[in-house]
Amino acid sequence: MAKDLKLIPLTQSFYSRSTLEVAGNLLGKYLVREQGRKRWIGRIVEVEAYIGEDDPACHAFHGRTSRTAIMYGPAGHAYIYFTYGMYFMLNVVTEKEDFPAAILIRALEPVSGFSGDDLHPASGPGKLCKSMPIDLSLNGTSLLRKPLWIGKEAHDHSIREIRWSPRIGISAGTEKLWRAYLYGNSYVSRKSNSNHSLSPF
DNA sequence: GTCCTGATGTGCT
DNA sequence: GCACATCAGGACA
Repeated sequence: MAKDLKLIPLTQSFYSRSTLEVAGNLLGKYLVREQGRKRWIGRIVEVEAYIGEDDPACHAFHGRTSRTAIMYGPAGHAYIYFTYGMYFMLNVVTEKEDFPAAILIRALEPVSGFSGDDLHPASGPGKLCKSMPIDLSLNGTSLLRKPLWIGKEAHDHSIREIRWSPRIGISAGTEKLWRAYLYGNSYVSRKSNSNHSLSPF
């Protein structure tokens, strides 16, 4: 599983494109967390897009606040927030500066560094941040370098088995197919429901 | 398998 | 005051 992974960090230009494009392209990439001598690596298998002040599920729906300011900043940075009294959520800022958008990293296929009995330690955005670990101390940091970054394999192969479905755990904006996941991958947070598609449109 | 609940803190609508 | 981009555990069937 953890063969000879030679990972190359994604560049800022990767993140500053349209959010749905970045979301699809993040599948199959690797999230790397480094803390002292420890290092966790997980393959991204599920993401969700939150796009702009017109998206009722996006935190920026009500405009810029101190919490959402990072989403208005430059692409390639981490937007992390705390919810339900106990979980952190990791997002990747996308698009141009001043346009608020981000991608929630929802699930990873463990590659290395994970310990414990849980066979699916990062199958969900809350579990992911608990296992790596990721908290508010990383909010606003760059994802282009350690201690938290995303890389691709030197010989990156395109991912074919992408499906799009409604986002999970929201009450408004459920008509949009802005959740992307690797079809058939057992580390996705839930089984696919009937409403999924080959395209987000 | 399904549905429902409790745990818990923060930002704001 | 209340909603919330969650999760694990329980009660069913």
